[in-house]
Amino acid sequence: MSTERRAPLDRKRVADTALRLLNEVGLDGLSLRVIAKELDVKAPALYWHFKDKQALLDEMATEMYRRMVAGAALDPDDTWQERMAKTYRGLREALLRYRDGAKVYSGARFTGTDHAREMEQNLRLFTAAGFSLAEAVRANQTAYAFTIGFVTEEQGVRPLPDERREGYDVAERARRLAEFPLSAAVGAELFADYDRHFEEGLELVIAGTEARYGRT
Amino acid sequence: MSTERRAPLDRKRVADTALRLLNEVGLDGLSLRVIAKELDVKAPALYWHFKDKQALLDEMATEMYRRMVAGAALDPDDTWQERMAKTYRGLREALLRYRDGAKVYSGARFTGTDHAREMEQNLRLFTAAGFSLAEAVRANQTAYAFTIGFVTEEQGVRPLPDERREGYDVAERARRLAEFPLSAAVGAELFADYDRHFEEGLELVIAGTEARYGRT
DNA sequence: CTCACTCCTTAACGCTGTTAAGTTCCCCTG
DNA sequence: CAGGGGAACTTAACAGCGTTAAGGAGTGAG
Repeated sequence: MSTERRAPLDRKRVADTALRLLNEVGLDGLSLRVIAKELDVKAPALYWHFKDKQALLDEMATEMYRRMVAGAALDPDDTWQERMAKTYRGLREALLRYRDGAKVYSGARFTGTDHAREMEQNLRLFTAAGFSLAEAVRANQTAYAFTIGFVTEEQGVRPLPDERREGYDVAERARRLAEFPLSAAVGAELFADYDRHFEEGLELVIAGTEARYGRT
Repeated sequence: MSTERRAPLDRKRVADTALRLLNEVGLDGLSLRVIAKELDVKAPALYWHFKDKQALLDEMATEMYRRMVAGAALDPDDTWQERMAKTYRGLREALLRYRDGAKVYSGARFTGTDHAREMEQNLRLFTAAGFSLAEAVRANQTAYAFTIGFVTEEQGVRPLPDERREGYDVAERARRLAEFPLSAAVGAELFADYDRHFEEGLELVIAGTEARYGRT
């Protein structure tokens, strides 16, 4: 009989453990009981630290964000194009680190205001480059929505970078769409090489921002 | 005692009813028992028509798509820019018709191949305008991801066009972010006037497509 | 010594998607 | 006209879910 008493939990440890489990069991499998068991605790104990499950998911999303910014310091000499590419490339990578990362992230709200630090620096860089505040927001909101939408789709097909969900056989798809030759032909273009396709989409947004707002 | 026998269900009637209920109870509230009750049937009866709940959600998404294309006939004389704007504007409107529409739609796969008809026509228009097939896919995939991401965010704040979820008070947000003046100032720009902001984002994507792929 | 507070457990509630087994009704065949 | 058979459902049940209420153990302060 061990008399060791487990150190009390805190929000961070719960969120860390939940994020680790997320990759094993996915969002559907991530129940409070599973998380609690991993923490050697019963499920209702989590309610001491979070008012409900969504609050825990919010903390998980916030932690994802923290890890994202910790992994990539901002270069103040970036052009706005470089900054934009790095920001949303980094966001995609952050989301891809976790199974159902995009769903968790996009369904959550940040706890605290830490995230505003990065936002502030980005807005400063954009306004310094000649953008109005509204333009800066518009361009970034567009790139953000693109990224979230892209990774949501991507993780629907490929839950983790080295896995692939069944039911997306390109050859079988082409057979089903035989009467629509162009649609059949684009299967490979739609369901493979996500890295390159994300980059190209992001370039479209950046190029559009240059074109519409006339900043180079 | 009425001897009237209810006409047997079919997939379409179930999906129609489920879509109607979706607006009342939201995705979280949309249980098989609620749907079954509305159809004057017990929950397990639905398993005669769908192998599981996801199959029903797939049918709902497919029906959303059918209603979208039924509501807007394609003009073969569209420029590619017009077609793109109409397509994704229409997609957004289709998603906004249902509470959690973006979540339902983006989490589902179409049943059947009807959707390929529209895709085929779009690809034809784009290739006729000088795009390679890969370019056409890239531009549309980008606009699609943007739309899905945008509406997902939008419906997080505004479940239906005439409602607004609590916790998004712009003034209170500005107070919390007082130490980040630019971030505080963009609240209105982020959480209001979604129609205009969507249009501007879509324009960025279209302008980017023009710029990168050199088709006007 | 005791009160108060933190942190957790035990027990339970109503709900969920889903399965298995049984029932009712209608149509087709002999 | 009997009866087989399948279509379309019901009833009952199961394991699991998020969540709440009540209570108990441990710790530090007065």
